[in-house]
Amino acid sequence: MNEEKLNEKEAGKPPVSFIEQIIIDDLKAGKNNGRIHTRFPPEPNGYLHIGHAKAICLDFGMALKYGGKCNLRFDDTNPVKEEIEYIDSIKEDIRWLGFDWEDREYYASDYFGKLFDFAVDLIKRGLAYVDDQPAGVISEQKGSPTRPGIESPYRNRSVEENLDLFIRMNKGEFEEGSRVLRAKIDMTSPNMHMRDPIIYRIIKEPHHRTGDKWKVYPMYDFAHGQCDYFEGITHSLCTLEFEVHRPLYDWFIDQLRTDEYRPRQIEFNRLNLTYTIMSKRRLLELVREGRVSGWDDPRMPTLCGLRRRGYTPESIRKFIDLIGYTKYEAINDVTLLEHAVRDDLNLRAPRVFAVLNPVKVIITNYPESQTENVELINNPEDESMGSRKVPFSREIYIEEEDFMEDPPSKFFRLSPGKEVRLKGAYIIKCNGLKKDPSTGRIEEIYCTYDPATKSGEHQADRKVKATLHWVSVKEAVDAEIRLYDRLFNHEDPAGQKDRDYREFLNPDSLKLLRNCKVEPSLKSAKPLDKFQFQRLGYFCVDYDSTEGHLVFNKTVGLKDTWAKISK
RNA sequence: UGCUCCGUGGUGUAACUGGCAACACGUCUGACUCUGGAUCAGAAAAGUCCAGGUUCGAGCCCUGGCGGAGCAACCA
Repeated sequence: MNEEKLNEKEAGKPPVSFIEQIIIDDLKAGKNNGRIHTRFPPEPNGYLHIGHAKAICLDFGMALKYGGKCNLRFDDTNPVKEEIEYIDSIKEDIRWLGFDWEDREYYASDYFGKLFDFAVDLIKRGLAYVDDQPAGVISEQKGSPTRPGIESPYRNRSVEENLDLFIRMNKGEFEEGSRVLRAKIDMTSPNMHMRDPIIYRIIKEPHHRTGDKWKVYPMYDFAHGQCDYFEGITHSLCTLEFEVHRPLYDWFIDQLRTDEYRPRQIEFNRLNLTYTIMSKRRLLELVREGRVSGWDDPRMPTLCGLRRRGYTPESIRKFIDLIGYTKYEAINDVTLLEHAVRDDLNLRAPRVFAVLNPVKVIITNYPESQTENVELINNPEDESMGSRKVPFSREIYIEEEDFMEDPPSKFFRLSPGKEVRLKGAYIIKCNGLKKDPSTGRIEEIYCTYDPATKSGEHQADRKVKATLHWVSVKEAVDAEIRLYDRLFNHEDPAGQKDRDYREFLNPDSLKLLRNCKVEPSLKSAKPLDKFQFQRLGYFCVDYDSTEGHLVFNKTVGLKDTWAKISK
């Protein structure tokens, strides 16, 4: 072990991914004049999800860390699938995540002219031809992974004829699907993508940016690498499924480049999460079929959904940092994502009292008309967050779950004859209850309090087994609270043969609680404000919330040891 | 039955040009606690897909297997 390694270990330097290692090596070798330039290339046909966040963190993160730049480039080569409405949401989500492309907002459609010229150039060099065959025939001639393809009868047309045809394709003289432009490479290549790939097709639908200027549009493979080249991208990072496209990417770059510079495509593993689907197509189905309330439903793995759920950008970045970038197609445990939010919110979320399923407690020896304001620490993890006053009185709500008439031995909350501490207030003892005779449901719990045990005072340090949160009845504010659970009840809902992922939709993924009581300080809480409801979990104010009608979303529960014991 | 990529605790990652398999999450103890949270201390858990080979020494190099994924859209 050499000294450098020792030093690194002692400094606790986090390991770098194989991609970061390549960047470091390239920098060291002075490649591309020491430039680092990446790009994030979303297709504007859906909302960004946490899988995209993994790519964004890499693309922008590497540029940031190594003094480079990262472009935002919308991959808008297919006017029939793409819509302008997605562009704004994509930009908003990237900014929210904490990244900035400055003035470098580009569109593949910005390069349609250059791409067209390049196609013309390939035709002139005998490296591209117009094929008049229908899709089915072209596909048939392409062969299969185990069977080589055969050449198209149009493969050896003259340059003049190809040129004439291609230009007329773009003028709209031919029907969609009647002709395509193909690169002339190798129909017998073991790599399917090299078997004379289609590079231009006729589409007569207007494009959201270029209108009806073009009647032919480049395919992904003919646009992506060249756009990288035009923008001076050095490291073009994408997911593993593009691995087999790389020879084609390089082939086009070889036809295009004029000096040493060339962008390099590197592939990494995409993000898979347990109990989650990540395909844009399926997420769109959930939205269209009304199985969720929209792209930003808090159960969705979209960035806007996670945001509404109460996730912070920091927690998402932390999570992505944790899972790393490799070439192994991994399935990440959602609990790691949940851990990342808890970890982040623990430090920043103010603690408050909220009772989800209220049951009334009457403190029989507490003066009827009295209310006192007890002081509570806002966040034990961060003294600078200060404290607040919360009203306490004779009648309070506690959590239904915090009382058991017949408790097992491990249960140390309130039960007849037992004492608990009301956090920030007094120790109380239960000595009676009232039940609804017809349902058996507990309506009221009667307790006495010990005035000498007020928090912070001399004799207050008597030990009791449990501390409960509570809300004073008189001052309680009503709230609606939406409890979320995973959207699917199968670890891999999309990966089951012969089973549709919708079969695994969790019927209990949303539970609405309309009779919740929260402390009065929450009255003016604004959408996206985050709190820890003491002993329950982290909650975030929903967009639907108003001052007269508070609505909270459960982000994630606290670790719950009792839940394990009671199983 | 072609090409490409990948196989390290339960999960995700680490181990520089071979040198005591490490970290995080999770799990289990215990301490502390006015959150059954947080924190702290500790434990269990892989011998690196298999079989050979090279080597003083292999997760890493070589050979051969096995297993998984991707690739046959006028999608990206």
